[in-house]
Amino acid sequence: MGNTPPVGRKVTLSDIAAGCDVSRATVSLVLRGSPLVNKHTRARVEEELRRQGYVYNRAAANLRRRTSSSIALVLNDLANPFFAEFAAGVDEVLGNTGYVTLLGSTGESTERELAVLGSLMEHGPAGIILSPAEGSDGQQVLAAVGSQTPLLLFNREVGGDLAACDHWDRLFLDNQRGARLATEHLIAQGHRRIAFYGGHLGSSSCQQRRAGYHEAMKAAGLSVEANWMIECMPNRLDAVAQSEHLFAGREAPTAAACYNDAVALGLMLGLHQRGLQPGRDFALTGFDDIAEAAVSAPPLTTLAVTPRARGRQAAELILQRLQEPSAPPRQTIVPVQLLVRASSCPPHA
Amino acid sequence: MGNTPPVGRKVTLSDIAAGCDVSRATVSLVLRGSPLVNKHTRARVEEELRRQGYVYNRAAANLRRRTSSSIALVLNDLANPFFAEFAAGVDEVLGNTGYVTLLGSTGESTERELAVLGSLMEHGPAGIILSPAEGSDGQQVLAAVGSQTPLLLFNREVGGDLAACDHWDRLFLDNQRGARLATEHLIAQGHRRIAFYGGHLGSSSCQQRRAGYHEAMKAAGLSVEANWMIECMPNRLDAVAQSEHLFAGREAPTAAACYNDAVALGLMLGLHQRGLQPGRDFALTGFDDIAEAAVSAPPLTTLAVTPRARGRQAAELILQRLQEPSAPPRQTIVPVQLLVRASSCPPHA
DNA sequence: CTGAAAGCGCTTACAG
DNA sequence: CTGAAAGCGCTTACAG
Repeated sequence: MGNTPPVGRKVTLSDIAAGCDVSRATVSLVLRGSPLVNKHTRARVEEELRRQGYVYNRAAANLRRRTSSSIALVLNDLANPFFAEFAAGVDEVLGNTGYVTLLGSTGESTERELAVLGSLMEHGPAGIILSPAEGSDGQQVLAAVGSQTPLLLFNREVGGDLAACDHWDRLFLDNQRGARLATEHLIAQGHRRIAFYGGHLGSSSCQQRRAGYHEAMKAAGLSVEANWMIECMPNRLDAVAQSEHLFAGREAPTAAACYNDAVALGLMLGLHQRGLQPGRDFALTGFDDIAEAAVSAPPLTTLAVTPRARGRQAAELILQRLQEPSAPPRQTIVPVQLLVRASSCPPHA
Repeated sequence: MGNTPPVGRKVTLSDIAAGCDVSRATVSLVLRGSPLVNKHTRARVEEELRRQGYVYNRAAANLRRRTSSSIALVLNDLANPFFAEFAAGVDEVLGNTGYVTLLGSTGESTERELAVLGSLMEHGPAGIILSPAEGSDGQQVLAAVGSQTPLLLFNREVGGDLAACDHWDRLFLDNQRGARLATEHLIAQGHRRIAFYGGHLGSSSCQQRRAGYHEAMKAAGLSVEANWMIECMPNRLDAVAQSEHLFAGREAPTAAACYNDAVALGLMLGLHQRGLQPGRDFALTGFDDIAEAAVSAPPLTTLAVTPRARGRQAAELILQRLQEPSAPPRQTIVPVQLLVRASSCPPHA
């Protein structure tokens, strides 16, 4: 009585059992809140748990019970505020549910993605939330994660043979509708020569946004010049670098629907460098509504996607899947909302 | 031969051993790359591992070996780009070293911080990287994490009795020097009435930055008015809201050293709302060099802290600590670098 | 070079 | 209501 186990070793169930003369089974029942155990015994055990500073070893319990208490969250770009907010939302819900988030960041590299998934799988996550890297292949991802662990695909589709991964749940933004809304808005402002700027054709979200753009242009009877469709990396830096191409042809556009906010902000810089003032000489829209969209000069018209709420939603979807492993796969398309700000001005006189 | 274990059950060492008629011990040796095992046997085992799609159960191995392969990363605000970049840096290094990152986000709540730490501890991380919530208490954190698990304190000091936690490693920015550099720069531009704007006195980093500011002001023989020292939440929104207080006194400042970039960007908005043009009518500096600092209008003079590199450094520090558990605690102060941009203009004529 | 046995810290039927 | 025993998937001395 009163003695603690040697320092440097963690306190285990056995230490507690020995400390208050009950069996390990009884301590385990107390820990798991079983009603089977006598009030008085429970009190003694709980006191001893406190006294020795017991820390539950969840890994051991998971091993015995063949359960898991972790969810893997694999993101193509954690440094992007959109995904950072998303991760915060995921972690918020998981934390409240007793799950721990295993984080993996792939830096938009498909090689690293496979390595990260392989490494995380060894920790036996109950489920996986994956925002795939650009060019990620469904077959390879499937090979890395196996078919036992539920996976929720977020934000973009993977490439390759989708039949093999049609059991995955999906959570996507309504990219096409978003880009259509933005383009329609530019058209309503009076623009006729409208570019679609940025993103990579390799990514499904870029294809969808371009489709929305084309839809709006077609519906308005507007034609699209080849040099109005510019690809660039979905970040600010490359957006600045490529912006000259917008003005390479005869018919320079007066507005651009941009792939995302980062690209739009980069384009603003590029416009400045050409002596054009965005929001006066040239109209543009973004996508994402990242924090800086509201405070750029001019403020950026964009599409709100509320990434934190998406994160919460993703966590809830994967938790639901754990409840009903055999329910049919669910594909959720999240509507996005157009926020009109000063950057989408009417054409300059 | 050729039969796979029933679907739905994971493949284990025993399945592999049975599949190629060796003992589990031998398979284990193959997995761990032991030179003891015969070339031919190794080849057979490796083929069988592939064939059955074996996935190593690291949790079980950790249990047996009494080791851990995870590091807990607990952040006060993951949605903040500074911490998101930091997390990406941490994960980059840990991923390359075979560790997995257990993510925890506290949303600047000390209550949640303790809950998150308690929950993560049950997963037995080898070490903890903690960027504490504002007002976090050292004793309570210590009680939550115990004294067995190495902890690296990042970004800010905890409160309370520090003697109890002087065995923790620390990685801090040189806040005082950074704020001094910014203030000296404003003075060199010709400003005399310089405010220190934003942050909470509860946070050690705010105190340090204020100290650097006072140091520069004192060295230049400049006095400081009470209404030049404004507290606000370290985000854009509250920075806008509080900005009127800067101009409440008789002696309005002509410049402000801001607590961080978010606050500086918020102040810019507040200035605009008063009809003042930042970078012409009022000079300001930030702290952090977040992505938007370079693209705000005007671009923001700030202090580069390279959060991603800090993340990598934090991961390396904690890994070193795991190598040498009994080395004396290390406190690392990271120098910061002043980036001069257009927002820190000379006083308006 | 390979195998039998014990054990990491837990949980869960099964007796009593 | 409580305890003895087996077992989750691995590793590690120890024999042979």
